[in-house]
Amino acid sequence: MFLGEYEHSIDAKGRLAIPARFRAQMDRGAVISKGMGVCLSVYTMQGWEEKSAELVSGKSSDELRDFERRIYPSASEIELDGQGRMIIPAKLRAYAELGTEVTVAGVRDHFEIWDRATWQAYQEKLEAEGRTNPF
Amino acid sequence: MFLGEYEHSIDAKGRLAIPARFRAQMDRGAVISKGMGVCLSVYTMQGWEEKSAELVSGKSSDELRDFERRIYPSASEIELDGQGRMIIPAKLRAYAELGTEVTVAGVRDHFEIWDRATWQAYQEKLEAEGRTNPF
DNA sequence: ATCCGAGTGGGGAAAAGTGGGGAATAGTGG
DNA sequence: CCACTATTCCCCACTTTTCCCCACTCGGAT
Repeated sequence: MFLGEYEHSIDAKGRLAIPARFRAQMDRGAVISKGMGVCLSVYTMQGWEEKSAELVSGKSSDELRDFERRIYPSASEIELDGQGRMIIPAKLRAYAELGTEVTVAGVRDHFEIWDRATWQAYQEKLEAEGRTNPF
Repeated sequence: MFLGEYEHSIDAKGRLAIPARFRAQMDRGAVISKGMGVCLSVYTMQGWEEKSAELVSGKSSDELRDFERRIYPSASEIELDGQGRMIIPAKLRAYAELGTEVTVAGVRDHFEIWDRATWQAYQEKLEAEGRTNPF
């Protein structure tokens, strides 16, 4: 399970350190893709396979073809270097408008990468909707 | 079941000793998250899974996405050191405005961590509302 | 009085996050 | 086919945080 919120930075070479607590779950590979909203989503290989299988089920073959052509080209398999960092593909980095300061947020079955300012604005919006913490 | 009220302190390294009577219930892991009000809540792993599963059920996919992005990033899995202490993530400590003196209160299925002054003010407010002890 | 467990404090090793040099690789144009 | 460039990859290095262990104190129980 991915939990917590981490403030990391992308260095001059486009590398991002993955929070150490997330790494153990990624040892069998992981996939990064465009997320819902202005962010990127990272799934474990297993989680990605389950999620994509769920999303393609019940689609007609025409819908399916368009869907697959949209989803898979924008995704990328990722590996970590010796320091636990990944390189974010330039296209994805532009999509999520990531500067050098980003927030990495665990969301149960995956984690998301946000530009820090975008994330803060999003969280403030959610708070402004007046929802109190349920725990 | 978590019962009782304990006055503990957070040391210079951000560590908080868990009341000894709570430790046995946490041996299969625990989760800390923002609580209702200016406090933090700690659930056993099992309690957390049950509670979060219950909260996400019956939501539309849009609501669900916002909700998950609120609750999971604001939580963290915790472990105890050899002395039965946990480290409180800095973000959560700031959220609950915890100084060095805190109160730990058992609340049936979880326990809560309050800054001691905040806790006293809250208890006095409850008393001022004239609620008598039901036992 | 002594023992033992609980809460507290702190030193030192290990790991995490960050930055950068330099070789290998892939793509581009002649 | 070869040279040039840009990118990727693999190390090494530094700083800060985290983790593990040892030690002290204070009460209650034996």
